[in-house]
Amino acid sequence: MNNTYLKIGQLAKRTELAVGTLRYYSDLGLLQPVQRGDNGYRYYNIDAARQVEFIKKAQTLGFTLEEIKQILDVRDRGEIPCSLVQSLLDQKIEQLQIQIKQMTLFKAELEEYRTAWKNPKPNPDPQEVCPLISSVSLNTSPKS
Amino acid sequence: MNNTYLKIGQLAKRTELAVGTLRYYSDLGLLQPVQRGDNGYRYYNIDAARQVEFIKKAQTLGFTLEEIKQILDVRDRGEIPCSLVQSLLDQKIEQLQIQIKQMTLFKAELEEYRTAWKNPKPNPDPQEVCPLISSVSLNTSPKS
DNA sequence: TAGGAGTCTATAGTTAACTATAGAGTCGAA
DNA sequence: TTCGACTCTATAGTTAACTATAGACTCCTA
Repeated sequence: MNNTYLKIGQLAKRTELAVGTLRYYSDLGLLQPVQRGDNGYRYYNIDAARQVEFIKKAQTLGFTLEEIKQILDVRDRGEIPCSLVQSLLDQKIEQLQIQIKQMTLFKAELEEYRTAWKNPKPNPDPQEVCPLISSVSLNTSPKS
Repeated sequence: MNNTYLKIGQLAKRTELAVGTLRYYSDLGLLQPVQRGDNGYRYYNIDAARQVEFIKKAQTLGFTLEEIKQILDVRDRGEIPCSLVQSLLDQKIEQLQIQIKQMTLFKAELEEYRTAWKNPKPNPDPQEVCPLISSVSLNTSPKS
């Protein structure tokens, strides 16, 4: 192959990603090699480095690889993905909003326990593993 | 076995956990069956239901199974685990604090992009996948 | 032409807390 | 005694985004 194409290791150096990561992206369809040589090698053109930067930036915005693939697929169908990107961004912001609220509530709850536990009550049942935890009521769920 | 012991299915009903989950906890050492019968069955005494409640409550507080095991191990060494629990709780609160702060910052950043993208600039390079994302600068990391 | 570096595929491991499955053995009541 | 329900172990699958490994092939330069 002539020097207008990059082998995966060269692309890795340019993009500062591991070779394995680039292969992974290629397998996911996020990054198509221009062609495979007779030896099976992936050859990328220089624009691939741009696309990798795009992927990195989208990750920076909190997009998953799955979402990035959606965006690229829209592009590959000849459409302009900006409005998709905007609506994904709106969703991200909303999700963050909700998560922040929940974490804040949960933190307040833990702080209540901490305060209550600062002045320990006489242990009502010495059989308990830890009377502090035993005093907790269920279903305040940190998982949500 | 006599009726003072619970088979795993009975314990599952009492605690409203799946049998598989109880087996999983037992394998992790969070929950020791009193004994194994000749048939290999796990037999638990009634206190096991209590211990399961303890595990649930600790999970409610955001403790991992690993941390819960620490607490139980301290207990099994004859120590009173309350101060361990308190320091773990302090750590949880601090972690939440940090996470909330980071998520808040990140959300603000996304909102800036949203605002900026409301008034799109003329596309400087029509080759771009999406000029919005291309305008993003790297290393603002949502992962941390 | 030898050998180190690069590349390939396919597979498994990482994290946490489970769930699901297969295949085998056991229990208990009618 | 039969048979449905229960239990056992061991293994794989779930999620996301990779990393690591083995074993084989290829490239390039001294």
